Amino acid sequence: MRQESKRSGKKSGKPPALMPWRAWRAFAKAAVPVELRAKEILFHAGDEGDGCYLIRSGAVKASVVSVDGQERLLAVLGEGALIGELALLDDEPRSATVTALRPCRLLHLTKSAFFRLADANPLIYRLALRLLAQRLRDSNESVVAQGSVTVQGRIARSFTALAEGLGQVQADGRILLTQRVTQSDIAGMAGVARENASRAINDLLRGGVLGRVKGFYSIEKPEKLGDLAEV
Amino acid sequence: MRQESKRSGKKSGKPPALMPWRAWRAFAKAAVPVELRAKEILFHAGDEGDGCYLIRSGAVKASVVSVDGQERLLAVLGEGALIGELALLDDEPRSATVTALRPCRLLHLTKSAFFRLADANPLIYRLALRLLAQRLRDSNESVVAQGSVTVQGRIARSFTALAEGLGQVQADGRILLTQRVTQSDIAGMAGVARENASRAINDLLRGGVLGRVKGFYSIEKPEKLGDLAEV
DNA sequence: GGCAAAATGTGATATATATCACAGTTCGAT
DNA sequence: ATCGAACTGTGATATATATCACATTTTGCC
Repeated sequence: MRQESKRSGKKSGKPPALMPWRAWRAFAKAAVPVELRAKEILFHAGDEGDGCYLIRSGAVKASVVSVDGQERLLAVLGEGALIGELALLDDEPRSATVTALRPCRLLHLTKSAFFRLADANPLIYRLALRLLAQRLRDSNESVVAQGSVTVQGRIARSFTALAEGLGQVQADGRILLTQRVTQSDIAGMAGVARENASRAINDLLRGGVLGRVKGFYSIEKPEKLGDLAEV
Repeated sequence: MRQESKRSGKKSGKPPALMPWRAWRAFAKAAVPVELRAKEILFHAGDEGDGCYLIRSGAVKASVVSVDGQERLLAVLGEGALIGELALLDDEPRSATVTALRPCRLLHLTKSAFFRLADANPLIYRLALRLLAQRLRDSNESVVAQGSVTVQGRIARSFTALAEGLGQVQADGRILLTQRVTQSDIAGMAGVARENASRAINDLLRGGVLGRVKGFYSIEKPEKLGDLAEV
């Protein structure tokens, strides 16, 4: 339940990054459209789930709540992202709750449809393996970051994750987040108290690393942000 | 670079859990044996890597060091575990350093051998996807745990991870770790200071959740330990 | 356009954990 | 079997972050 590719950013076309055109066409054909209103829940953690979803438009968040009631955001995902793909591959229940942040159009691919597709075209297996491998790498890095990086760094890391899910690269190289995100969301991603997220974000704004345009965050200095997030 | 299956524990046979006999035989045939002396390094993080390794005997640790020089242990793995499988699937460099904790016998499967195998028998693809999916679930859980659980809980979680890599279930239900592990290692897994790991471990020993036999840790109350590690 | 509800900023504490400083213990190599 | 090195236990402090308690601003909605 994470970003679907490093350094994507482009938001226009139909096929998600990493997916070649032919595979995409097969996918689109086998999948069925689903619509979501803002704040609607696609599925809950613990539900049994069949298949995965591809976001055609809109944005969602994936979250879990811990025993003490804290909401922890795993990711915020936009167009082109794939969600719920773990349930494709094993029979465990959904590991996170997915909620629409604004109206969404999705494509739903059932498990059986996926395997029909993949068996017919083993390239699909390779793509899927690659995708999972990438996510696993990101996830491992997150684990390390979590333990060895300060609040400021974890906030920075959250912004880079947001950028991968929602970012739109501007002509001048800045990255604009195409969805409103609250401090609580960011705090939930970084695993810090909302108040401290507020302080850290303001430091970044003051330092010119982040900016705001019309209530949306923008990343003014992506490399600087990356350095801060470095493990 | 993590445990290869929930609730395994059995250590005798040859095929790693989840891998059916036929697949295993093909694997063994295509792979080449490698030996490692204690403390020898199999590969470093950042190396370019070809293929994966299966542990036939011995134990290894997978670790990364963060920018500030802290060593972070991702896992300690024993017989039957698969390591380095991420490099099978993409062309990124090794994400962790793997070091032998004692003399090891491994099997090495190159990338090309893997794909030859898998293309001939798509079942292998499904197995690999399942394995990765499981690791991704574990990893996601780790991320959440890291942020929302106290030192004691993270230590407990480290012991359950150790048990999956090294545990041997006794007749009476206790789990014995088949490898000496230092407090520094455990602290490195939990991402806490060694001194505090010491205190937490002693609390667990005093509480009877853990025990020691001849310098090896044993898990006396696996369910209790699980509760403490719960997110 | 106005108003309740949500989100934000910021100081003053409280607390968990890291860090420092050692002394005691165990281990492994000669 | 001995001795040095690595590992361990435990207090005393330092520090980062959470928590509490608000005033202030923004947002979304009837």
